[in-house]
Amino acid sequence: MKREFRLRKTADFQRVRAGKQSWAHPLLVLYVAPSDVGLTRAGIVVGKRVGGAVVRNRVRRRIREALRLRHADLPPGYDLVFIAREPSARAAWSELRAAVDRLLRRAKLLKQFNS
RNA sequence: CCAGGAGGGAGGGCGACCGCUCGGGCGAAAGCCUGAGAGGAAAGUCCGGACAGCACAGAGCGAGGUGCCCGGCGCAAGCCGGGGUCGGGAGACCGACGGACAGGGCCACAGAGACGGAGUCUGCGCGCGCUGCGCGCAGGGUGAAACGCGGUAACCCCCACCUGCUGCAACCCCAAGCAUGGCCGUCGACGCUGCUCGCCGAGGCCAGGGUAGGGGGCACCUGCCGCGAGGCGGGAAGGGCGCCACUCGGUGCCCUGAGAUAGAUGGUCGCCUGAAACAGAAUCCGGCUUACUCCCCUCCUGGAGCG
RNA sequence: CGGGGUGUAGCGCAGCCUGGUUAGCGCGCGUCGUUCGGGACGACGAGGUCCCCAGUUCAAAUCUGGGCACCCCGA
Repeated sequence: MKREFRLRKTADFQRVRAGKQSWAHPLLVLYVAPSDVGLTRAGIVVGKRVGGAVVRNRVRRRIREALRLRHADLPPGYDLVFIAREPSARAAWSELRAAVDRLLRRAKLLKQFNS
């Protein structure tokens, strides 16, 4: 996922999380807010409770990869913030990918897919 | 062969598909091609240095750190070599180290008594003004320790050596310009009013924090080949292992350099035998400590077997 | 990344600097009393790896070193 599709600034994260549009899953939480930039931008938050630096990096990279596989199917103009919960450290790749898909569908950003 | 001790090495490889950051080439652009891309501990942040800002005549005090002896490197911590004492082990080997006649403080409970002045019980001996007292010797009991000028400096302290304070979120620069301040041949209102002037508001110009934004700090120099990134060499710097000198040092070989900024170095598989553990750079370098895997090498100790 | 702090009973804290006495206080908990019953009150009582591992010392919650967890501050 290239830099222009990422959320970069603290103000962006605060705006999306203040929008109160959120969906929860045992592994992840998704916040969504419309943006005036005509792109789908995303940020990933992995707190210290999830684990050490190696674990946090792995979780973030897996979420980013799962999101990258769906990026082309998402309608532009929205900012997303994914927050990893503690069990995501022990989740397998397939579970994490399913969680991302499920949250995107529930947020009505992704239509039914037969993946 | 088994058990153990010391030191050192290694910390996955190959392939497929899809990706990320930085650099380079081509291109008007989208993009395409191409080079490089985490560790031995990157960790904990326990120390030191470089670097930066501030402070600073010199000296002293305070505060902090280190501590057997000799030698080497280093400002110092620390590391290396040799030696010593004590403790552990059958051994190889491992662990701990200044000073208690410079001074002060503390030593609960038990005990007569915890250290300067006293003094318990029993026995023996001697003396006397003899139901006892005094002196001397030995022993018992309490306690970690009992008169032995005890123990405690990981209590203050003494001795020797060292140290300014704060830290890359340091610090420097840039554009925008808010708070605020200054100036004005401008306009309006008010005060005395004839002007000057004072004052308030608007306007213009200038300066301009802090925060937020961007950049630097931030990764050495150079010859050849290549369009270039880069590759192969050379040099400097730092580190490791040697050799010669042992006062400055000289010299040979080897290793190292990625540069993100909501933060790249990956995701999913297949094979290698069944690839496993601890774990992710954030200014850089060195030391210490802690975490940990499948193995490999060298030397040594003890035991068993065979010749 | 850098700097600083805190871990003691179910909860909130004291004790640590200056080592020793029984590890204490409030709330909570249990039993009994009081009341027709409850609350309040009174009496008695239970409950502690003093975060963990080493070391110094006769003796460690306290001193020293090393870990672990949590919290705060700095552009």
